[in-house]
Amino acid sequence: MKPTIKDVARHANVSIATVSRILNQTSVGYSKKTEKLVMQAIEELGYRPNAVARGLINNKTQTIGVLFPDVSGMLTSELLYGVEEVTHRLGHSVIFCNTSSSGEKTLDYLQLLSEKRVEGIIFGSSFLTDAYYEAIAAMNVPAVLVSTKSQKHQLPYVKVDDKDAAYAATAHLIKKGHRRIAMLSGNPADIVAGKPRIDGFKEALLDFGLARIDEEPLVFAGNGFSYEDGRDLFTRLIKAESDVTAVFAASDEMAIGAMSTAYQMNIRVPDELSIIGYDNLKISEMAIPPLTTVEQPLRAMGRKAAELLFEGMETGATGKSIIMPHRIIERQSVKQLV
Amino acid sequence: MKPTIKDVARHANVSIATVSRILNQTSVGYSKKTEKLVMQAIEELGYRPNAVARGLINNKTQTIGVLFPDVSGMLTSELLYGVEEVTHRLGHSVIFCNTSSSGEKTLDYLQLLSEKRVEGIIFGSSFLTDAYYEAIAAMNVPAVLVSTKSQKHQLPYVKVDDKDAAYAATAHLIKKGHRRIAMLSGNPADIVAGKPRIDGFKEALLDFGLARIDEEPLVFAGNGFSYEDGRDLFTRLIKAESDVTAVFAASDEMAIGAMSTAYQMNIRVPDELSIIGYDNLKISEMAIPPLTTVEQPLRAMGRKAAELLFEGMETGATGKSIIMPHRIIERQSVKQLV
DNA sequence: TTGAAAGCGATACCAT
DNA sequence: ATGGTATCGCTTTCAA
Repeated sequence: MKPTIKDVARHANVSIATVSRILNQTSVGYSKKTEKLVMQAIEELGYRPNAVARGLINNKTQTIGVLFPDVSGMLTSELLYGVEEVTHRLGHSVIFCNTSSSGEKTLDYLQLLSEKRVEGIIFGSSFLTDAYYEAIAAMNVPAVLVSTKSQKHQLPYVKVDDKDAAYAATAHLIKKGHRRIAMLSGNPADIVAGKPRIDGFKEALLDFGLARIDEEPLVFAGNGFSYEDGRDLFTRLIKAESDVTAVFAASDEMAIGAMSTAYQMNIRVPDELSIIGYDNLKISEMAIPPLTTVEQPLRAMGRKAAELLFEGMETGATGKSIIMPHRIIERQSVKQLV
Repeated sequence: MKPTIKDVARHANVSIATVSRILNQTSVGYSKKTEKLVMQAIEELGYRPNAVARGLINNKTQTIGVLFPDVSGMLTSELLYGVEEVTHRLGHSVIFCNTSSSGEKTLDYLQLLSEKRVEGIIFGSSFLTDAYYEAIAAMNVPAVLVSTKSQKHQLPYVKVDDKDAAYAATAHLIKKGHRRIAMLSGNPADIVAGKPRIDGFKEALLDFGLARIDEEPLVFAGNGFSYEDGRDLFTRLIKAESDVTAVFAASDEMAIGAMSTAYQMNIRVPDELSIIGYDNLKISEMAIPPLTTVEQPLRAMGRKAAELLFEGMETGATGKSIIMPHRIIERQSVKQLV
């Protein structure tokens, strides 16, 4: 078995109280001499304090729970990276929960995290259902949303303003001289990342006087934001419209899907068709041609979410939300029209 | 404060011992009637057992530690996905540790995991230094390596055979009619993923009678396996050799880097030059053209590693290692030469 | 079937 | 400066 504080005390001929004081660096309460003695005993025994026991008495586990729908997604993993960074810096650890977008698994995890007495929750990238919210609220620890938000439930979030970002992407296309622009979007029923981006797209068209009175804006909507969705939607777009000169894809993966399909159709990007993405994932710079896109500062968002959470853990107050800045990353998939 | 077992006991007019029995479903020791009573109290109070207290008395935390150098890497995140999958299925949780390839942070984490009394360790994708090994050994819990191995230290691992896989990739190129083949490799000093792949490449050349007596095989070695490395190495390759018809890149990212650079140099893939990658990351199917590559079953590897670990945690025996199968995924970046 | 009590490994208060 | 001890929330003998 692992040595306990008792073993150390015995070994150093002092009481466990003294060992504890030294362990916790409570400055006063022991002499330099006994300190050395105890440290030596610790060394010899290879003693490591038991965080579980500590957690019990202090009622603090120095652990937070982090839930994401899919780690293997490049967006999620960047967020996680940021979260872990500050969590570790602040001396806490993260229990990682991959929910696989399953309601059951999410609830299951929330329960688990409650029992493990995590001190905070970061919930990322998916819709916060009532059941999730109830479960989180019941835990009575701070929580923050990242890359998502909830209209209904009052939880602080950190994300980019999707509508603004989509507006910026569309405006970029317009400023480059494009007039006939289509959008490849996620699900319009998706209140978090679907509709707002569509709204931003439409609003830009309107503001720049590109919305025709006689027709709906060209948005091709799918269910998700995947590469496959991009392919499908792009195929539909090409079948339906022939005079489009630029497309705004609601995610980088969709944009890559569109580019891939365009390539197979012998449509040259950006010469014949311009494409702008959304996210600025690593793949966007790896694309051929490198993808112009609107950046979400994912790692920074992860970091900020963690910082917000720790703030809440200290003050007890439920913090404010944070809108992170988006930014157009100009690469080579958008052509300047004369 | 959260209700404790005491509160439940009081609320139900029974002893905490009885509550505990019911909580743990120790079948016998209580009547149907009191069970209902207790369950009702639990419900009313919203009681959740405290896993910390449980962990203390049972000396079991139901959590494992998982260390990876970089979650945001697509390879790592797939492994993590697999690990989490079975860990959760088996009722445990994972404390996720992103080491950022820093020795200090790794050691720091190992210490932390030791204090948090995790029941097992999964160490992924990086070189196991002596210091890491010592730290792990000192924890006295099972550990398994994934996507890496150690010659020096005796820890079970799960990975594909890099040499065999590299051999297969090279052989594929040869079977497609290529004779003049170059390799873009990682660091030859990297005993885990660098040298073995180079060896596999060379051996295939030899076996198929393609190694010229008067010259070294064409391997262009860098330091890592990144997109940038791929670009740099490919540039060097093109400057040095003009008659190569195919290249084997030691990672998909490198392959994409090479393809990107080739595109800019106006070298057409696969018409003028064939490229095969290694890993089968998601990006490989998104590439233009879709990348032929040798697959590592990453999620399955993650799963297997976790299974192995849990086996070790139950039996106490340090398990065997597992070589996972690799497989050529044929897509469109390799041309059949006549 | 049920309860009292010891103990898991720490912390912190109260004495000395 | 140091030690004794109650306590954290739970599990598990041992008695009743």
